[in-house]
Amino acid sequence: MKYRIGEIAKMLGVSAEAVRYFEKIGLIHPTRDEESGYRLYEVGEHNILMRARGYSRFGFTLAEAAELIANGDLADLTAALKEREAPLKESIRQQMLLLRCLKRRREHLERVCALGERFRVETSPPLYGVLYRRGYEFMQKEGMSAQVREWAEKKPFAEALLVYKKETILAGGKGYYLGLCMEEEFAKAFGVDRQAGVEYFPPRKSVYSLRRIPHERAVESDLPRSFAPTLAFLKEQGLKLAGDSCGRTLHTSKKNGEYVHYCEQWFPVE
Amino acid sequence: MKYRIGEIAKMLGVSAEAVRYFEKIGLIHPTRDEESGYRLYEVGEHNILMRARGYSRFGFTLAEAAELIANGDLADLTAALKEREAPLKESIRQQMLLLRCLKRRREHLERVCALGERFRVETSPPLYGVLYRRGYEFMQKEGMSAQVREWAEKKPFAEALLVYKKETILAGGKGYYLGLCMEEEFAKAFGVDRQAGVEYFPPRKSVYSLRRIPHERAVESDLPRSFAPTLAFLKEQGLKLAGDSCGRTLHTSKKNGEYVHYCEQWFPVE
DNA sequence: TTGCTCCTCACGTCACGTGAGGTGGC
DNA sequence: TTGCTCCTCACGTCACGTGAGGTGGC
Repeated sequence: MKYRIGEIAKMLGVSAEAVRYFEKIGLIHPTRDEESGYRLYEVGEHNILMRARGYSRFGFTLAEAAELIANGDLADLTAALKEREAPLKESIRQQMLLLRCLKRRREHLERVCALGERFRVETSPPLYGVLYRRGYEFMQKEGMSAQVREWAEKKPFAEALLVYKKETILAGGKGYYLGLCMEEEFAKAFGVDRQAGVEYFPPRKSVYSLRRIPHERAVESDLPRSFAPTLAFLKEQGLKLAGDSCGRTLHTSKKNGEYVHYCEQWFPVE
Repeated sequence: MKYRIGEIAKMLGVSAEAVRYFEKIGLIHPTRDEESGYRLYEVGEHNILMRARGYSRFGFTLAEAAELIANGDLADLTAALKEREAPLKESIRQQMLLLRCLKRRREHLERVCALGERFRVETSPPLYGVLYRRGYEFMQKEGMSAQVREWAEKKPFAEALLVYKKETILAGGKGYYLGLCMEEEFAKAFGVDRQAGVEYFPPRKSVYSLRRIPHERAVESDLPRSFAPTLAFLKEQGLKLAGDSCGRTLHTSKKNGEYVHYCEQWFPVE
């Protein structure tokens, strides 16, 4: 008994085009009906396609599956399966971390959006970070770009970090630093918490503010003005700035053709 | 300060070609050095690329990341992150099941390969299965192809099932059935254990045999011959065949241009 | 005749990688 | 001059999906 492509595709749960592709890469070699030119398949070919599908789900490419089926004995199969274990394990580890990160990020966004742009006093989260940019220029430190590259590869666990020095804030000055930071949990998971050159920002009683900073070019010139409400709030509450301020850029997007940065910032107080 | 493509690529940990691609899809719009034609980047563009990288790791395409950055506010970002949670969770669940399956399969292969083709008495594993093929033809049952399709999509958890009726074995006949089976753990995880039309093969005291069955065409004609050693072993041990035999095809590959099936079979005994 | 299935090309997807052949910068 | 960086095509990857335009089968 011979079957046409549609029947084979239906039994496999794939498209006829997919079955033609399996032929193209050499997994199967259906015969042809001389008159109609239709492809004709035997049950054995369905069998091979089932098997290849199973192997491809284990993470092999169809070419690798075809190779196992063409030339692999039980020992080859066993070895091939064993080789897939470590990458799959690692992928699961990464995805579990990613899910935690995704949830935390979303919950954090919901919390800060609900509270809006009002100031409030809270304890800042423990953060680890590296700085690589001062104002509009990359900083030139020994071996910096390798470290930044390493942290950049840890995105989205690594987030945009924004630091203002205490003196700058108080003096109404213009300097700021940009970098990458990680929450303590992830910094420890990736082992960057004890890396040389990494700064630790411990939890501190702080004034939290969420601001929309117009666009890149406006940051420096707007700095003194942007600090004014914060400084006013500190004064009103009888609080004193007690150190450098760190924060994260939660998102960046265009408004009326210009980039706007959604920045949260913790201003430590005594 | 303007930077060239190599510097930006290095800070991001990607290739220059990747940075050009980010421009092509409209994430960034570097200016050009009029004389050399070199692309020139500002730190803000590095910033955008970092952000896009983070979003793409969360599972967004670069186009989606670009859209979030071009038009998404904090609420859009929050909603987009939330939408990623369920698929990521599901992916983790699938991969954890897959890892268990991969390990079990590999360990089983190691065990049976170590013992080789000797007969032995053991308890068969509990299996759930559907039959869809008798000899060289698909069976025509009501709604069968939908069920087979469903099981085929569960590959590699679903494995090739081979069933011989007791009468066939004893009479030296030629019939056999092919289908898909799942180990109890996976059948329960996918909820197919209580599906209509699914057969249950309970654990039974059995004679286990691992055979290499030459090729598709040889199966039927070789059947009586292939059962002979098993029947001889049963007789020698004073055992009596007590029911239909089920088994799995562990692998299929070519030897000298012909397919060979590596089949394990449990012959239940009293 | 109608509706379905099948055929072959060719091009698209996603995020780039890989040459090929040529130029700028120190 | 040398070695490095950059440029623009164009084509490849992986497992197919999507038409376009045409034919076979009942």
